Amino acid sequence: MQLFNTYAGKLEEFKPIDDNKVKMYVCGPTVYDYAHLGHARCYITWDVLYRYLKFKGYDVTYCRNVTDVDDKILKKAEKENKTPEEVSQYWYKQFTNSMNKLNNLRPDIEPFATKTLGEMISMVKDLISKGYAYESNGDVYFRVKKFGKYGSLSGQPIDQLESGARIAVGEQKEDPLDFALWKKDEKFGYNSPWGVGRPGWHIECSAMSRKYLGKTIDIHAGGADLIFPHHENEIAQSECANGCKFVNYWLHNGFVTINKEKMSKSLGNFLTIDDMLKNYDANTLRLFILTNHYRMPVEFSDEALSSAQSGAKRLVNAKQTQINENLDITSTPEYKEFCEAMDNDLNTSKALAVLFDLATRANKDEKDAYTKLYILGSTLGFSFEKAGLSKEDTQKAVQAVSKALGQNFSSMEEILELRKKARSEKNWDIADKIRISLDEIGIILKDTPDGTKVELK
RNA sequence: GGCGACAUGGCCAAGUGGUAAGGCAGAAGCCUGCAAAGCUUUUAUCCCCAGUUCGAAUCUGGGUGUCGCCUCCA
Repeated sequence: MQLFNTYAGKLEEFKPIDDNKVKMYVCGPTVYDYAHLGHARCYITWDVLYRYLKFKGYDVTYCRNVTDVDDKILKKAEKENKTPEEVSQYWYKQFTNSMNKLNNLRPDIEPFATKTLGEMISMVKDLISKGYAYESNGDVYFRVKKFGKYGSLSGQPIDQLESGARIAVGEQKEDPLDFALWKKDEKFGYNSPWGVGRPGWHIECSAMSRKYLGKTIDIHAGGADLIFPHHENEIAQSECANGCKFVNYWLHNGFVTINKEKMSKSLGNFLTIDDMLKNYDANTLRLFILTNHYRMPVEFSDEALSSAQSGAKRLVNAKQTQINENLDITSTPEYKEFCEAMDNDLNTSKALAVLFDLATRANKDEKDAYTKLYILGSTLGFSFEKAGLSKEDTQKAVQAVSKALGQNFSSMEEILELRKKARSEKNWDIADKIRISLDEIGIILKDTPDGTKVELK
């Protein structure tokens, strides 16, 4: 499999360190607010990588951290008169809900920064003793110039960085490029050899990655905005502390844009995942994201989303047949085609073409087409579960029809029975009234050769 | 100023030297009491200019345009 390694700046053949084991780390969220469509894109992308690696038979350990100590969390806590723990716990829960709704698999490990403080402190101590870091009035900074490879990931010449760097007032750094490993914070801090304080953002990932996956890992992924400085700094810290290579493959996803501008919290132009899911389902969002290559920018628009919605329906509503448990997917031509696409730096767009073709063939009753679609589609994280009507929907539907026909029905079955009778007697008036009244409340009625079905629109 | 990415039909999008996947939308037909779904058919020469080549959307150079990173950010 070929993956685009940001560090090398080119496609490389993926080879795990250890046989068929893959250790992958994804930079997780800072939990203080709603996750937005940009986060959705990131975590869906890496969810697909995770699923695909497992599908190919790798034994994957997927670690995604939770940053629960951060300026923004503290600010929010102060503003809302809550403890930082309350804030981060609340938003972590929201985040998890959103991920579940998106049908993202849960990572194998989800470490919290505040639970990994010991590892961070020992790493910082280690960096100080090796001369890569220094304490300054309760803060600890990393000596960027001591790490010769600094700037290799982002391709930034170090002198250029310096000329662009800003020196904050009152900072106690030896060099403007140096970044914080530990920050003095007497109000919300934790005990450390340098007094009460809290960890810098970058050290969190270095420490968590090492604690849960080891000193050298296969894959480290995240949004492209993390390349500099976050990932650059992680490399500096980890390689100096561990004395060995940190990550073999650096993978980065592109942004979601809106009105041609990056969607982000600081610009305030974001749409939350939860809001999106009110109008579009998870399969739609996933298709929207996967039709684009993961490194390209994706422009959000309602037109694109509703186009994805039609497409998602086509995939997921393909004619269902019994899943053939005995089918060996790996020996099919579709598997080959699908993997060829995915092996080429996750060409999901091309992989989707295989799925659409299978959907058409399933609709034409081709043997095993649905089974193949189901297996390959699930590998991309699509859900083929038929939702069906909820209790409330059914109740609403029964009421609506009762009102329209002026008689009391007790169940949906009763209504469908009546309609069947009406149709057989060519009583189109009653048949149509039932469908129209359902249509008005967002329920669609389909007459198929196998009988009449009701679904949400 | 430094570093990088992108420009393909009405919209989205794949494509890494041999004569343009797929999705959506549109049109026509089939099916259908109507509807929905489904099935069939159908719509491009790839931002501009120059070059390399038997041959380029694909390589090189030069334009033009758009975006991102260089500060918290997926």
